[in-house]
Amino acid sequence: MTKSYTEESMMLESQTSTNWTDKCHSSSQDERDVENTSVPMHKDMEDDDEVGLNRLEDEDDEEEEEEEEDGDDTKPKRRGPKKKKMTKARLQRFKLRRMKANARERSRMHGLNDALESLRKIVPCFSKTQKLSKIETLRLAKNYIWALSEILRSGKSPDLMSFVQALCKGLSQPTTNLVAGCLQLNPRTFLPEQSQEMPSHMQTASASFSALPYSYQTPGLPSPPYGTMDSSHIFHVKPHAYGSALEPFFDTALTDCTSPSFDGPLKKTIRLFSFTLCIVFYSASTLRSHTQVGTGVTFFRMC
DNA sequence: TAGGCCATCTGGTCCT
DNA sequence: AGGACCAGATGGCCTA
Repeated sequence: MTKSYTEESMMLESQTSTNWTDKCHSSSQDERDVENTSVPMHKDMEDDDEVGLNRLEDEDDEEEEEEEEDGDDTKPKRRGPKKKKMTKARLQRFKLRRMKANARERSRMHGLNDALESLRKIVPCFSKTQKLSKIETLRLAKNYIWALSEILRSGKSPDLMSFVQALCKGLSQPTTNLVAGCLQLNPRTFLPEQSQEMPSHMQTASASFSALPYSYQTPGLPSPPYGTMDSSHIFHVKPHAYGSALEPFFDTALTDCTSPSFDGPLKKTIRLFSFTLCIVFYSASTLRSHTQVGTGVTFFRMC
């Protein structure tokens, strides 16, 4: 059970005059954190309303077990380990621990974002001006991997239109427009839901992709229609299709990626990044080496 | 102005 | 014990 910021800040603000939200969102870096005296209520403190920061200021640094001296018979005696008073020294240690944890978390998230940025550069439709959101980047990457895998599996070069259709499955309208823009296409010409009068030649061309098991569910997600896609098919590619050099890699990687945890929404995404980058790079280079992929190569050059 | 996206802080859990 | 990872909460920024 976690305490919300609001709860904590309210508790704190009743004890101190500092504003917790200021500290929280003042692009707080470590130096500033050191100076700031406002910290959220720690577990050790949260139940003892009478132990406020003001009171703590007056305590010495000596650590001592809290005595159950309140003499309030109405309160049941607390079980478990005795709480320790939040002495100045303990408060300092707690602050330091939190600061270090925050710094690590920031660093971790920056690493995650760096990896995401790398992915943005690899997937089709890289734009410095209009950055894909995280979720759209992952979706596009997933579609991209699937499309490339399908090319490798079938050995045929797909029509550019159907390739882009595959790329844009489940993406939001703005992202679809972006992809279309990157390819200098009109999104109306390839969006399935908008192409009911699709010319027959396009229907034929897209058959190689659209006939594949590419199922969607839309479990009550808000608009834009973020459909979830069964990711398992992406990795149901036999390792030998990629050459023997990568077999050991795929033996493990594919197994991992088809595990249930991989189907989680955005959880554990960082663990997928290295694999995602690897397979995209490899698929792209393999396609280039096959040379006869027609519009596919054109597509890569454009991107 | 509402909604989407994001960065950050936080406490819990698991692992080494 | 400390670090990594995770998910919830929060507020800022931006855009339609």
